[in-house]
Amino acid sequence: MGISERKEKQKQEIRRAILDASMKLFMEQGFENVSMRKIADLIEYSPTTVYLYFKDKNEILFNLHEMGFQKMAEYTTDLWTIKNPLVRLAKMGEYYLQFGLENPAFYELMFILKAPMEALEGLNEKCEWRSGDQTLGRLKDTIQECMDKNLIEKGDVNAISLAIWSMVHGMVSLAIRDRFDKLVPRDQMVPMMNKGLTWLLNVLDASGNKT
Amino acid sequence: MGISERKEKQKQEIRRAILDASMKLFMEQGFENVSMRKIADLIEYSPTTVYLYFKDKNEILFNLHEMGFQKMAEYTTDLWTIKNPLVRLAKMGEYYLQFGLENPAFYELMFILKAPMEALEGLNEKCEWRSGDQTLGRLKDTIQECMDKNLIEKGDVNAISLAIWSMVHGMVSLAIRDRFDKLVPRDQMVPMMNKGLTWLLNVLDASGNKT
DNA sequence: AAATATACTTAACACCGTTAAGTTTCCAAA
DNA sequence: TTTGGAAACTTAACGGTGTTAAGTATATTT
Repeated sequence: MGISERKEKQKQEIRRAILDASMKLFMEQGFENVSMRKIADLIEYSPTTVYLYFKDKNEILFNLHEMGFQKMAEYTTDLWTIKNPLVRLAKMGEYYLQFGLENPAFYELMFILKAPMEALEGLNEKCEWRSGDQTLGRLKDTIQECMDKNLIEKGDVNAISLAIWSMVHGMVSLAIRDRFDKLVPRDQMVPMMNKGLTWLLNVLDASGNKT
Repeated sequence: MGISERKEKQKQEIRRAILDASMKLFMEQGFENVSMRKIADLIEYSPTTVYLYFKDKNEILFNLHEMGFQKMAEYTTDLWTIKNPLVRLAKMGEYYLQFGLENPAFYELMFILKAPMEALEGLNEKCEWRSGDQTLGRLKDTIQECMDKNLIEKGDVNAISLAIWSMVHGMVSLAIRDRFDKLVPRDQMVPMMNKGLTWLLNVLDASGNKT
């Protein structure tokens, strides 16, 4: 069955080409610039051909969204070398902010746009959001570790993780959706966000050595 | 000059009619359903007529966004009868979450969509976001009052306000953009958000009577 | 060689925001 | 009262969007 194997491989190649083209358009001018017709133009097929490889545009955006998580992982590789979970927690927040502000287009796909989540509905039967689950999981684990080592006060790990994630997400999303522009001077924005983050970690710190 | 006065009045009436129609479409199926053509259909004018009363669609969305802030104000009228600023702060958060979850379409206009902010660029020369400024201002004042009365630890009011706002905004926006659906059981979502909020206020509380 | 399955395209549907040019309506001055 | 011009409004179009039904080649199997 070498022939059907080769065919399968070719199919995957075109899938790849579609995603590459989408990514190129996406990186150049953000996701608003990703249209089925432009993708088709770039790979030199007709627009309808794209639909033979992907159900709809949402499915393509979902794949880009996944690549966003890969890119985020690049930011956090050295995180697991940090032994002190409270220090790690601080670094996690810092990296999250950094990734979001440096890759606003990816960030929107991952945490703001509805489209990728809509693709999820039809994609997996189980309908689980693996990327999100993993990311939140790592935060939970770190917070749990902080509690186990009495570095922060004990409490509902799920609720606290959600709250902390919400805070950094809130900062990034308000920033990239232009809600801070008119309220905070441009050059003070990032420092102020970091200040807010360290403030939270400070009130959290149960060790007593607050600065 | 009674005649030109009447003309001006009529002009305002059509402006009003356009906004009413937009609002109707918006309330029925969210902002995705608000299109220049549908607005025109509803007021029984041609699509281009709308452009004689509003520069573009962003300007209409900006006006709806302002109405959103009015609606939010309805949620918070009894806030200023609360004397204890820490209690008021808690209620503020609670109301914010409630408003956001009960009026997702408005919330998106106010704090997520870029369009209204783009209208702002061309609208005011000073380019200030009054609604946002006021809202954040009230939060700042309450936090300042908490600090003045030694209810919470002193710190940078601006950074702390931004952080707290970011947290509740993060919660609402993650929720209405379907990022919690796959991570938290639907019926536990709101309780968990409130739990996160009270947790924050608890670690903040400097009075020692933590529950 | 004929039938069938695969890959791909053409043409269209139903939308969208926006603009240029043309038409009608109305008011004021001659 | 007629006429000129401004104001109000419309038609038609441009260039885009996601998506689907139907048609055409190409390649594979019978």
